[in-house]
Amino acid sequence: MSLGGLLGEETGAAPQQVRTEPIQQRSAARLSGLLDAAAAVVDEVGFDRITTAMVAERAGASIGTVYRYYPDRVAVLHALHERAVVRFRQRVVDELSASTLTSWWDAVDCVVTAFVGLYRTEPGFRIVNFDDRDGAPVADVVADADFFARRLADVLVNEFDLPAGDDLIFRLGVAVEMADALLARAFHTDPIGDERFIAECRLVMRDYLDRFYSPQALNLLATAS
Amino acid sequence: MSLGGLLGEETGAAPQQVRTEPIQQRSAARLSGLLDAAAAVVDEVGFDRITTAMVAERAGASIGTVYRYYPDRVAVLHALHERAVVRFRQRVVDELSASTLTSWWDAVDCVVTAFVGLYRTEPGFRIVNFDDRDGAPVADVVADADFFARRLADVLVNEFDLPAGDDLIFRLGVAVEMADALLARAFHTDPIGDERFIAECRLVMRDYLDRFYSPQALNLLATAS
DNA sequence: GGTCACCGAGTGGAATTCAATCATCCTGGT
DNA sequence: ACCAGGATGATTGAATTCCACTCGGTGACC
Repeated sequence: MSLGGLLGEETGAAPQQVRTEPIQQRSAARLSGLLDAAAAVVDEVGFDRITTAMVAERAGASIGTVYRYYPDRVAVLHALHERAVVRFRQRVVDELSASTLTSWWDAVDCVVTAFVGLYRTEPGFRIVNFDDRDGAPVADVVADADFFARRLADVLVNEFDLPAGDDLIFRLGVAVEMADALLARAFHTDPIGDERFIAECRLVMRDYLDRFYSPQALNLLATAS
Repeated sequence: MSLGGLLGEETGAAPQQVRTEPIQQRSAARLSGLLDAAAAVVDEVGFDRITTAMVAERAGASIGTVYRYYPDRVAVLHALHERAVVRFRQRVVDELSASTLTSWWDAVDCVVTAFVGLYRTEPGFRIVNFDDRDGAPVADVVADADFFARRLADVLVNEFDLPAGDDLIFRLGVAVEMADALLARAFHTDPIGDERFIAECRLVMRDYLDRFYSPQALNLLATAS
């Protein structure tokens, strides 16, 4: 869910994130200022205790300004989530290009590293755990996670010759779900992140995927076919 | 978090779940009636869309009655969560005694089976995923999960001779976190539960714990010491 | 002068309180 | 045994408070 959506472009029907596209430059600053304020508030009170008034005050704006840009309270959270996802994507790219990758494992490791890094440095990053259990488009979350799994699958297929297919996507989806849970646990209390859970997350990722995609497993697949 | 707390007695400082302990028998019925109503509403609108008025109306009571028993809205959710956990514990016990257990794996499997069964039959069981990101007692959730891991560890140590210790408890905590995430995913959309995720959950549990507690791994441990 | 931004009192709905009322239990007198 | 009637438990719903969200009015930019 939270790791879900990573690497993905907006899902086709971007649900009108902002009401008004900023025309003047000052409003662009307002917009990011609002998100910065929201991020700070998220760190202080958590994202379900957040109120529009808090965000406005923290941003040095008035309630009306918040509503000028966002249709409602959750839209702010969605936007913050979106920004966090974008920054995460960027971080993953940075991490990948800064590392020498010798196997798919290194790529997966980079993803974990990026996620952990942002948890530590990006204000309000816990927003990635925000899941709108709304009535309307529940499928969005699933589609989101699925989309990320697909993108990651593409990378692993193209760069490391993993066998493409629905199985790979499904397993990456499972891996995302598990990593998400373990890292959320690692940072649930500890703002630095409990190293034990982080390390165990890396280990689980590797073991789980190794079952199917270790060199040995791949050899077996190759000889069997 | 959600599987967390299973098998555990209430954490020492039970945070005043109900305002008034029921004295007369009719109020006991009221209390469970309120929870039944809350469970139904949870299934209909989800546990963040729930309103006290909905619960009251569904239970055939008035708003005031809800507040007689619960200090606020989230207290109702906490109570429902608590009841779900209790029923889960019972189900695990039933499941364990109804099965012939030949190894620790069977016990773990029973836990998964019990969880899945309740997801399918217990109204509002998704409340187990309710995690109050409140300011106050964040430690409760952690302590909760830890407590469950301890209890499960006790069972596995006593019944199947797994090596006791903090490592076992930690790993069970990790397993709980992962199972929780995968089963929540399985039931996120599908009310019957996506079998693929359920099966993968069982597989992951076994593989992960096998790494440390398979007969082979235990033999290595024994010979090494 | 005409948009673009912004403001903040006002509106409405949901959460929560509380004083009044009803139901049940208890006790002592017959 | 029975019952009156006070004490305490239980219920009610109108009133209050809090918060998301609207909108007509005021300046800022171009």
